[in-house]
Amino acid sequence: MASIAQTQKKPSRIQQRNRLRILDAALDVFSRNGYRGATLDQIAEQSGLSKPNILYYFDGKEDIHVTLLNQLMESWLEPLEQLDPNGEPLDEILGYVSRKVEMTREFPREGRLFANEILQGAPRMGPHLESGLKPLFDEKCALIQRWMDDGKLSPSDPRHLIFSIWSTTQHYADFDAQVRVLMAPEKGVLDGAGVFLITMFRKLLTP
Amino acid sequence: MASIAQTQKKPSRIQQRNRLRILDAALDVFSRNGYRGATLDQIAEQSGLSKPNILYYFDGKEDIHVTLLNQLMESWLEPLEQLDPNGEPLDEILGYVSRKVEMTREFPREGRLFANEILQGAPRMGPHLESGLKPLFDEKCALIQRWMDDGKLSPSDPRHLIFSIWSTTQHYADFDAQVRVLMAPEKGVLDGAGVFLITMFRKLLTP
DNA sequence: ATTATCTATAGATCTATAGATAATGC
DNA sequence: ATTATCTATAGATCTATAGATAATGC
Repeated sequence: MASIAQTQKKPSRIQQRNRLRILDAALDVFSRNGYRGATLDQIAEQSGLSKPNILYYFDGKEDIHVTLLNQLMESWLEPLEQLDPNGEPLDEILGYVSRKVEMTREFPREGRLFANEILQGAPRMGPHLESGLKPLFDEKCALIQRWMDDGKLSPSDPRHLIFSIWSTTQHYADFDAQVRVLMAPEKGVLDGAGVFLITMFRKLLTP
Repeated sequence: MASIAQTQKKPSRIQQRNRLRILDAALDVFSRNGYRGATLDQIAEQSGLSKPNILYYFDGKEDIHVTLLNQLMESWLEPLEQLDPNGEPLDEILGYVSRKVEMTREFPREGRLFANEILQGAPRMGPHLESGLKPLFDEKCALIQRWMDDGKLSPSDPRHLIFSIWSTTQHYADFDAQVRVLMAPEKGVLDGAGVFLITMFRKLLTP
C-alpha cells in the first residue's frame, strides 16, 4: 500500500498512463454529475481500473477533482490571454469569440465541469478565480476600455461584454441537453452559433 | 404514519404552510448543491421541520425535486409567452430581454435549479422540455422569423437569438460566484447588465 | 526490491420506514 | 377520530484503508 500520490519520484510509464486514464474518466463523470453526484465506482468503471487502484494513484475523490480544476484553469485563461494589445481591436475581439466557440466544440466536458463548480459557489475554485482570473480580467478590460476611448470600438462596458461572450459561447456546452431538444436532429449547431455570434458582436462593437 | 402525499383530501392550513416551507427550503438546498448534493438533513434544518416530518409531506427526496421542477417550468415559460405578435417587433424583443433580466434578479435560485438540472442532462425535465418548451419555442421562432421577413427586424437566426438572450441573462444568476469575484464589491451589477444587453440586442436587431 | 493491483471490510453518510405519541377539529 | 410529529433504526450507498498478492525492473 505504498501510495504514490504524496511522494514525488519520477512517474513511471504505467503510472502516467493510468493517471491520465483516471483523469479522463473523472472528467466525464464529474462534468456530467457534479462533484457530489460523482462516485469512485463510476470513475473506476469508466477508467477500467479498480476502486482501490484509483486510490493508489490519487489521495481521494477530492484530490482527483482538484487536479482537474487546476488543469482546467490554465486552458480556460489561454484564449483571453491571446487578446493582443497591438492587434486590430475588432479583429482581436471577434477572434476571441471564435476561439471560445471552438473551445465549446472541443472541450464541452471541461465547460460543464467549470459550470458545475461555479454553480455550487466555487467552493474549490474561489481562490483560483481571485488569483488567476481576476488580474487577467482586469487587464483585458482596461485594454478594451482603451480601444473604446480611442474610438476603435463602439463604447460599452467591457466587463459585461466579456460576460456576454462567455455566456453565449458556453451555453452550447452547458445547456446542451436543452439545445438538443430545441434544435432537433440538426447537425452543425455550433457552426450556426458561430456565425450568429460573430455577427452580433461585430454589430455591437463596430464604431 | 398516514402519509398525506399520495391521498388527495383538501389540504389543511398547516399542511399548506408546511409544504411551502419545505419547498422553499428545498429550492435553496437543491439550487445550491444540485440534486445529489442536497440531503434531507439540510432541507430539514433549513425548513425547521424534522426529517421524518418532511417525508410525511412528500413521498421522498425525488418527489420534492420534481414538484419544484414542475412549478419552475410554468414560470419559466411565461415571459416568452408574452411575446405579442401584434406588438412592435423591436419593443417586444427588448421587453423580453428586460423581463429575463428581472427574473434573474428576482429568482436566482430558480435559475440555478434549472441550470443544475439541464447540466446533468435534464434527467427529470427532459419530457417537460419536449412537451412544454419546444412548441412554444418553435412558435416564437416562427413569429420572429416573420418579423424579420417583413423587414421589421434585421435578419438573423431566431433560435440563436433566443439562446443568446437566455444565456446572457441567466449568466448573472448561474455564474454569480464568478461575477462576484470579478465585479468586486460593486452594487447594481444587474442594472449595468440590463443597460448593456438592451443596447446590444437593439443594435443587433434594428433593421 | 519496488511498483501495481486485488479482496475484504470498516466506518460514515443518507434515504426511508416502523411504531409510538402529541395536537387538533368535530 | 384524524392529523401532525417524534424517536429509533433498518438498509443502501460511498469513501477509504488494511493487508495480501501479483507484476515489473534491475
